Amino acid sequence: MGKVRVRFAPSPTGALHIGGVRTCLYNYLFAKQNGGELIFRIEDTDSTRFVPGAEQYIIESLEWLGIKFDEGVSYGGDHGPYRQSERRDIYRKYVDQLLESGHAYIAFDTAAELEAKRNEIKNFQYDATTRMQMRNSLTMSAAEVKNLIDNGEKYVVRVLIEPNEEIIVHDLIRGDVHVNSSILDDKVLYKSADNLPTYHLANIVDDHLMEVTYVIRGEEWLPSAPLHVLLYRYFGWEESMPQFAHLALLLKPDGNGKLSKRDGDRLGFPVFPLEWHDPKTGDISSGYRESGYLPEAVINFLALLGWNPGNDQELMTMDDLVRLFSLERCSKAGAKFDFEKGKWFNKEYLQLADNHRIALMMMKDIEAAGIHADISMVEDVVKYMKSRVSLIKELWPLCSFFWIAPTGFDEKAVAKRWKPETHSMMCELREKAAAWEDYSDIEGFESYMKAWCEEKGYGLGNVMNPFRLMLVGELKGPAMFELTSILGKEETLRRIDYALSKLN
RNA sequence: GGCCUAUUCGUCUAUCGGUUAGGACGCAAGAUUUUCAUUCUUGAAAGGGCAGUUCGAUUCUGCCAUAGGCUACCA
Repeated sequence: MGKVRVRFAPSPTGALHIGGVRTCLYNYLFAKQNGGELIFRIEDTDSTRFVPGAEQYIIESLEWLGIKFDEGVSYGGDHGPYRQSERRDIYRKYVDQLLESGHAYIAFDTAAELEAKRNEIKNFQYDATTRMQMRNSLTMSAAEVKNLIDNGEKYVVRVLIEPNEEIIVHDLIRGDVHVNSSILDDKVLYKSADNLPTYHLANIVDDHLMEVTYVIRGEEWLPSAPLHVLLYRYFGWEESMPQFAHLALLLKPDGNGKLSKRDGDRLGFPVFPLEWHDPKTGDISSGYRESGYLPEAVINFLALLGWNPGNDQELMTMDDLVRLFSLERCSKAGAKFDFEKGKWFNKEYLQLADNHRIALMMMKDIEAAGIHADISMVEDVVKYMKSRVSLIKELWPLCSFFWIAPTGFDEKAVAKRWKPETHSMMCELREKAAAWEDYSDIEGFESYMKAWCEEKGYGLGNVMNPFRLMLVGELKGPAMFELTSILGKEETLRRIDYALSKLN
């Protein structure tokens, strides 16, 4: 057995769906684990569905997530070109091979004629039972066919499925799937209208030419896998046919059906890795990156949606996943997309992440609010506040008070914590605070203040809560002296003075 | 309608014939805490239904139900 070669082959019809990301991830993990290669191929044989920017979007998304290709579009390699629209000449040759060997034929039926047939015969299928009633090279003379083609008549090439053959698809996840060829139809392999093959033909030819050894793709392809097996057979490539693995689909969190772009908008979570601006509709769909997710969290979360290492381990790096992944442990049933769990993963990774990195990301939100912040201070804020959030974008609304001094005070908190004797206590506290120099000494300042409370017989709750209220405006924020260490002496005293002038 | 695939707590899942059916998310309660969060403890929560194989089925087989996919000159 040669080198393991797998491929991820999306169509550039829009943003890369999170389910597609997972398929790509599994391909990547499988390739890396086996010292193999991952190919990036663009399947753009349907020119009518092409969306500009989609290809670049897919590349950028996967780069953000840390999935690297060994060859393909924008990566290069010896098996190119990797865009199917650039492989026209290659396919034509194989279409002719099938035509010559009698495994395919030319059909002239128009869309209208086909439609009429479908109305006429219930469950009409273009196959052994019907093809002799149609306008094709099986029912017409060679001269007639040639004449039609010469006159520029549009035609398609259909595969000629031999009925009553037992086809077995060996699936690495599901075991053997048996299908009788009679239920298959004579699929269109090639259309003269644009001189392009359809998915089925292009897929088989490319996988063969690119020496793909494993096809790991979504379950939606399982029904056409028998056709693909047949095509390998008709081409005489059965010996080198890749092994198949069909992944269970990602389902909607609620209700029925597979996860779609709409669900994200409807339920309020991203289904795309990056924010996507649809060039046709102008719609903007949110992305994981812009929503404040860490790529490693998305990867970990996605990896576990339909696969598990066989034990209770849940937090895994890409390296762990490469080591642990196995197709045999992929689940056969579709997984509902659990957004809450995704958030939990992100929270976990946020705690593990380098504070400087998070600070850099948070800085964007701070600047968007028109604040000029010092990165080292942002880093400190992140250090003390990140345990309270799941998403990076939640940080700024929670922490804005570090940069924006309170101008009002939460009424409920005041009612509860600001008692008649509080004002004089806080005046005393102000003096103590003014007398202390090193605000960066968190423990020192804290024990100094606690000693004062004890000496005076003041309850900690009666001092700390009003203190916090003066500095923050409400009862939130990090530990009291972490807060003062970030604010610094000058700002702390300034806020106290302002509060004392407003509250009494 | 036809074909294919699947079916364990609300969700993601473990179990490869014998377990008090385990873990995680979420939820609830409690402890800790100067706020919030963290952390810790505890709790509620599952084998779709009916047959069969077997000493014994969540696990194997069949049927039914349900769910998902496919059924295009889309991928």
